[in-house]
Amino acid sequence: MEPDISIPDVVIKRLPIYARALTAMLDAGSETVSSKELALATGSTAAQIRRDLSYFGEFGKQGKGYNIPHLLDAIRDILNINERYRVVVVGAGPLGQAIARYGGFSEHGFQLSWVYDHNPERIGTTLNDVVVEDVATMPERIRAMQVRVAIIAVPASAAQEVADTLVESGVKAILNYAPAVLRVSSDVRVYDIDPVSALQALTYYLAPAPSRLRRT
Amino acid sequence: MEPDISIPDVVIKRLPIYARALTAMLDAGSETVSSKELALATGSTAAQIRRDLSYFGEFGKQGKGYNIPHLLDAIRDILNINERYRVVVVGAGPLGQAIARYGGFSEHGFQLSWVYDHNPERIGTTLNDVVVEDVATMPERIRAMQVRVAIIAVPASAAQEVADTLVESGVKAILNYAPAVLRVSSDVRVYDIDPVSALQALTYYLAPAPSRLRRT
DNA sequence: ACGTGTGAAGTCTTTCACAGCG
DNA sequence: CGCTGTGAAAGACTTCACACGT
Repeated sequence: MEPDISIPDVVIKRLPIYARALTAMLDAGSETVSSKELALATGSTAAQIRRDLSYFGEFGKQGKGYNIPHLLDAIRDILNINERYRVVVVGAGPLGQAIARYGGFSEHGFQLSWVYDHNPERIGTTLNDVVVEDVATMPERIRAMQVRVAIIAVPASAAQEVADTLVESGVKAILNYAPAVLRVSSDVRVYDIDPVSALQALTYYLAPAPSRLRRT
Repeated sequence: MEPDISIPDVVIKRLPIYARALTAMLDAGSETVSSKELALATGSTAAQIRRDLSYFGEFGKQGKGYNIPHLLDAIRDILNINERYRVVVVGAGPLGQAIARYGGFSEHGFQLSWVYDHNPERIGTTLNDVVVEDVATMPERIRAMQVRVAIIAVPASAAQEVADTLVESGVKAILNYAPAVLRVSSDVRVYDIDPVSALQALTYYLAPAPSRLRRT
C-alpha cells in the first residue's frame, strides 16, 4: 500500500467556492458542467479544477463533464457540510452582534446557538433569539453539547485567552475575527478574518507599479 | 539592467501581520527585534521573515536584529498605509451597517466616508455620522473625490453589478464581503472575505483523518 | 470530437545553511 | 558570538499536454 498523501490547504479553501458555483448552477437547472465552465464561474482554471477534484476521486465523464448534483454532493461530503454544526460565538460587542444577527450562517448549516460575553451589561441581552450568556459557563456547555466550531469576536487583547478556553473545552475549528495571532495545539484549526489586514494588503497595490518592484 | 521581479502576493498578505506585531512591540517599549522573535509573534518562521523583508531592502543589523520603529515605518511605507484613504461602503443592510459602525477601520487610516444603498427605506438613515446615500449618486462622488478603495456588502446577486460600477468610477481596490466571484479588469484588486466559505473549509478538518487522505 | 484525469514540466514559495558583518 | 541576507536545495502548487474513455 502506497503512503497516502494529504491534501493541500489551498485546495480545501477552493472547494467552498466550487460548491457555491455548483449550487447556483443547480438552481439554474443545469445538468452538467465542464471544468472549463466551472473555472469561468469560480475564477479558476480548467486544469486546476480537474487537479483539485482528482485529489478526491474521479467525478467526471470524458466528453461530457461533471454531473452537477453528483459533484456538488461529493464536494459537500468532502467538506463535511452535509452535517449541521452548533457554533458558539464569543464576544457580544458590535462585531459579535453583527455575526449573531447575520442570517447567512444558519442557512449553510452553521447554527449559532450560543453567544458568550464577559461584560455583565451584555449578559442576558438577546440577539436573534439567542441569549448572551456569561463566558464562565461556556466550557461546560461546549463540552456537554460537544461543540466543535467557534467564532472569536473579542478584542485582540482577550483573544488568546478565549482561544485557550475554547481549545481546552474541545473546540477544533476557530474562525478568528480578532486581529491577533492565536497559538493553538496542532489538532485545532484557525482561520483568520481581519478586514483591516485585508485592506492594508490591498493598498499596497495602489502605488504606481515602479515602487512595487524589487531592488536589483 | 536586470529585469525587476514582482513580489509574491502571499508576501504582501503577511506584511500587515508583521506591522501589527511590531506596533504591539513598539507600544510595549521594545527597541529591537530579531527575525526569530518576530516569527514567534506572527506565527511565521525566522527564515520566512528574513526572506520576506529582503524583497524590499535590508532593514536589519547583523548580531542585533531589526530596529522596531524603523522596520515598522518601512513596512507601513511599503504597504502605503501611512496615507489616509477614503472608502465607500456599498450596501447598508445588516452587514454594511456593522462594517460602517465598526470603529477599527478609521483608526487604521481607512475613513468610511460614504455608505450607499439602493433601497429607499435605507437612504437617508445615518450610520456613525455617515448618511446612507442613493447608489445612483455614487459614481459621481467616487470620481469627484478620487476614491480608490471600496467595500462591497450587498447580496451576491447584486455584487457584480456594483463591482462594475465601482471599477468604472475609478476604484482600484475592493474588499468583497459578497459570496460571489467578481470579474474585474486586471488593474483592480479584489480581496474576498466570506465567513461561510471559511467555516466550510474549517469543517473539512473536523473529519477523522483517514477520510482526508487521497485514494491510492 | 469532446473533455477528463494525470504524468511531466514548469513555476512559485519555503526552508536550509552559511558567509559575513557588527 | 548572534543574527542578517541570500545562494542553493527542497518542497509545494500550477500548468501543460496528451492518452484514453464516451
